[in-house]
Amino acid sequence: MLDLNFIREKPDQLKEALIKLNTDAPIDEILALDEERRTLLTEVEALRHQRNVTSEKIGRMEKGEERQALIAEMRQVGERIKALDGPVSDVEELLREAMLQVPNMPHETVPVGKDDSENVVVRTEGELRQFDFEPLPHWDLGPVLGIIDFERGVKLSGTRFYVLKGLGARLQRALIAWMLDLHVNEQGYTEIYPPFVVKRECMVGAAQLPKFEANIYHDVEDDFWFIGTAEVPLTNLHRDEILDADQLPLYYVAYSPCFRREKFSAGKDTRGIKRGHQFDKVEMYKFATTENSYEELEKMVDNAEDVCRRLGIPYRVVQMCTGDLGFAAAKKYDVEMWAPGCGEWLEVSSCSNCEDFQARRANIRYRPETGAKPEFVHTLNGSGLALPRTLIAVMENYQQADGSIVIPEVLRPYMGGIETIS
RNA sequence: GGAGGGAUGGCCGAGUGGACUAUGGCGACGGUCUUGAAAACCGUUGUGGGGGCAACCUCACCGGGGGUUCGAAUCCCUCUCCCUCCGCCA
Repeated sequence: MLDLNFIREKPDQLKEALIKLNTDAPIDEILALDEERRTLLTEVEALRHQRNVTSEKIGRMEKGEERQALIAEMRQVGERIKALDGPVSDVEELLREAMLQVPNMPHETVPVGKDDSENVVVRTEGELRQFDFEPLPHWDLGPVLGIIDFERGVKLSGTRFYVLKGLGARLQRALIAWMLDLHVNEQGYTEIYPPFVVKRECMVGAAQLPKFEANIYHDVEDDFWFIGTAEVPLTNLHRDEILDADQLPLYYVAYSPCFRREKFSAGKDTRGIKRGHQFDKVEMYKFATTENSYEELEKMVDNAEDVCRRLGIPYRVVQMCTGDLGFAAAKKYDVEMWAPGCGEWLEVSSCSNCEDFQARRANIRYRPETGAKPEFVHTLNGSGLALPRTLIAVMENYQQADGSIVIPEVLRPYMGGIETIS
């Protein structure tokens, strides 16, 4: 959510930004509702003041005609207040709904572009492996090795589900455990095990709702919302709190399964395990002060890159242009691993600085110093990393001519010393 | 799932229809005293909205929502969460 004062004072600046973002938002509606709200408030608050003052006087008066007259008068005032209360809450609700539709503003360093074709490759690291045979895609490698079972996944749950089996399941578990240990032991993150279903307000706080409702699984009976990323519970960990400045920055990391309906990518990436309705992810998250959140973003991207480097897999870092920024981010980098079998760069991480956009929605503040007024924190999120795609990259980069897969050095302690899958 | 008890400010805790700004204590911050500190004493201490150049004025908030009343932390309805006991259970 943006600051209403900002929208009120600089609507043209916001409209310019919306053009760069290649999107739209009900700015004029917000301005009109804000105007109406303030007019109504002035009126109803004056009436309340009158009632407060007079009621207090009534309390101190002797019983009698004069007192009865005032009571009758205040009954009238009360009815006028009641008549205004409805419109006030209607306008406030409409204003809130409209405010939730407005995307975040891009940071000044974000390149302008219309869509993902204008994203900028910032750097490419690691040597692409030269194969003396034709590298296979994971959807061929997996079934042959008996570590991915597509048919039975579909039998159980339908399209976009698969089963990992034997050393395939073990390899994913090893990746998760190793990544968590890396973030916790060497990068300073605190491990969190969060709920995987949350209340509606958490989804609003993390900016998943109301805009992306069609993409979220929802249990109607208990009103539980299935998280599409651990970013959701991590954002809400400090919802409605005022943090001390000396606590910041806070670093959290959480493993979670992620559930996505994928309504917006029907028919895309249907082959393999690249895009499923359920996948695992290790997520990094930071609560930072307004001063250093951009330094923290660069550090977070490096934390994600570190996972790639240690796995020995070539990757590149891509900066999103304005047209591909998404709803909540002010600045965003993707980290993409090279997958030689399917022949594409796979997005394994997405690192964003949301500035105070989520913090306003979730009401997360900090006090810069004792006695100072609370300010909204800056929130950052980044995958560290998404599992199925990392699994793809490991399988395809470490495949051998005989169809076996060598386990990367760093994972072997997590695989009980196993060196190859064959 | 059944029965009972609760939810008040950063924390503890009083408050069953009207008084000044919701007692009091703890904590925190400022001050006096002191070479310095502690103790003692004095003072300050929530969040959000509206108006105003400003000092300031004003509205709302006692778990959430609704109701009664001239007036609600207080009375009524409802929901959520927590605690105790019973039942069930990985």
